[in-house]
Amino acid sequence: MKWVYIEDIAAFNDQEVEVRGWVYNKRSSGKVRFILVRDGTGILQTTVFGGDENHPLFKAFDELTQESSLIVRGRVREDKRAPGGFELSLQDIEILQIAKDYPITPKEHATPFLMEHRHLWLRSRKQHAVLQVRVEVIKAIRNFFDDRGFRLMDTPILTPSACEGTTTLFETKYFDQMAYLSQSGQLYNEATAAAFGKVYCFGPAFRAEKSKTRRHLIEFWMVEPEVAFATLEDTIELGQDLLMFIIERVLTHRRRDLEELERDPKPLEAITKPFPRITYDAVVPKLQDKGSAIRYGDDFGAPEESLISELSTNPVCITHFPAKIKAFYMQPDKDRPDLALGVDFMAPESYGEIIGGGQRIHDLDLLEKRIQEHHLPREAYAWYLDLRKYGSVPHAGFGLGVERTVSWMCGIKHIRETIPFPRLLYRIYP
RNA sequence: UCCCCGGUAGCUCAAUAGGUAGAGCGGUUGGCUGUUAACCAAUAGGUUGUAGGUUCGAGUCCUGCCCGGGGAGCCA
Repeated sequence: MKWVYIEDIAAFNDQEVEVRGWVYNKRSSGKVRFILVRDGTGILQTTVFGGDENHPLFKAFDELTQESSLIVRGRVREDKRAPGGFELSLQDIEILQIAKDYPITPKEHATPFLMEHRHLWLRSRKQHAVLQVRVEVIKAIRNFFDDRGFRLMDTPILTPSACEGTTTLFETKYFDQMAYLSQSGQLYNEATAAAFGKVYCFGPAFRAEKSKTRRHLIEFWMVEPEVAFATLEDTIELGQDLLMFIIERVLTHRRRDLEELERDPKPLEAITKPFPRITYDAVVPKLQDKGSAIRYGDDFGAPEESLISELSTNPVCITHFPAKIKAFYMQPDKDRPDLALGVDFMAPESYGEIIGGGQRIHDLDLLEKRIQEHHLPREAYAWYLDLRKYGSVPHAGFGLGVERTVSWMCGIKHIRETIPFPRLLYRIYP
C-alpha cells in the first residue's frame, strides 16, 4: 500500500493508502470511532465503524493514547463531516509505540509550561502554523536575493572583536585568546560586497542584552544584504521590494496557516509601494503632538514605534537620524553632517522596527576619525579600514529580523513562538 | 540592571475576614453508530516553590532565597 502524506491526501480519493504518523486526538461514539492522525504535513480524521468489541481495530483504538506513533491503512473517502474534507476508513492500525502521559493535552496551558515542553509544543496546530510561515518567509528571502543576482556570503559567527555595541557580546574562549559570538555580519558583508558586488548573509545573531520583552530574543536570525555603489535611496528601495515580496509569498502560500492563527490578512493585503518616508527631524514633532515624551536626539522606545506605525497602514521608513545615536560606520549627510544616512523600517500594527540599515562611510579619514571617537581598538579594524584604502566606493545595506517579520506576518504577540527553540533571557531549556 | 505581578492535583484555576484544600480538563472504569478541544456517569489523584518568622491555628500575614511572567532601557 502506498505511503502518502496528509497534505497530498486529496489526490488519492477512493484509493487505498498508508499514513504514518501520531495520534493527535481520538473520539468515540460507541460503534463509531475516530482517530485524528497527524503526520507533520497535516491532520487527518480516520474512522472505524461497526464491528464488535473484540474486533482488532477496536482493540487497537482503545489502546491508543495521545501522540502514540502508528501506521494506518485504509481507503480515502471524501466526506463533508471530516475536518479537511477527506477521511480514511481504516482497515488496519499498526501501533509503533504507545505514548504514556503526554503532557500537553488538547486543553489550555500557560506559556511557562508550554515553553518547558517546547520540544513537544512544536507538534501543536498553532505552533505548526507559525513555523510553516517562518519556513515561507525564509524561502521568500532566499529566492528574492538569489533571483536578483545577490551572492550568499556566510559571515563568521566567531569573531575577534565587537561590531557595534561592546557590552552585549557573548564571550567564549578561542584557544589562547577570546572570541565573541557575532551580533551582525555587516562588517564582513562590506568586504564580500567589494569582492562580489551584491551580497547577503543569512544567519544567527547573538546579543547578550538583558532584554525581557516580547520583541527580543538572545539568539535570532537576520538577513543582511550589502550592495557596492548603492546609496541610502537604493537600500530603501531594496528593503521595500523585499518586504512586498515576503508579504505576497506568505499571502499566496500560507493562507491556511494564517487562518489557523486567526490572523486577519487584510492589513497585509492593504500594503502597497511606495512606503511613506519621513525624516527623524520631521517625525519627532509629530510624536510629541501625539503625546510622546521624546526629545530631539533620543532614540525611539516602544511607545514611539507604536505611534509611528499609526501614521500609515504601510511600513514607515524613518531616515536621517542624528549621527550620535547611530553606529560609528554610518555615512553622514553631505549637507547636514550631524545626520546619518540611516533608515529604520517600522512595521504596521505596532510590530516595531523590522529593518535597520543605511549607507556606510567610504572615506578612509572619516572612518578613522569615527573609530577614534568611539574608542574602538584600531588594530581590530585594520582589515575593515583596508576596504576604504583599496578602491573604496559608496555602499549600503540593511538587516532584517526574521522573527520579528514572522510575528508580524502571523499577527502573534510574542516573538518566542516564531523560532523552534527560542533562547530567552531566563530560558535556554530545551 | 530596574519596576510590577505570580508560584495550590499531571494541566488550567478556585479557596469569604487566618479556622477540615475544591472544580474543570487530562488519567482510569463503564455507556453511546458521525464525532469536531465530542458527550454522559463513576473513580483515583495534594508535604500549597523553598527556608524561617508571627499565631491556639497559615494556602492566606511578615522576611530571605529560588523559579517564572509582564514591562523599561537597548535593539532586528
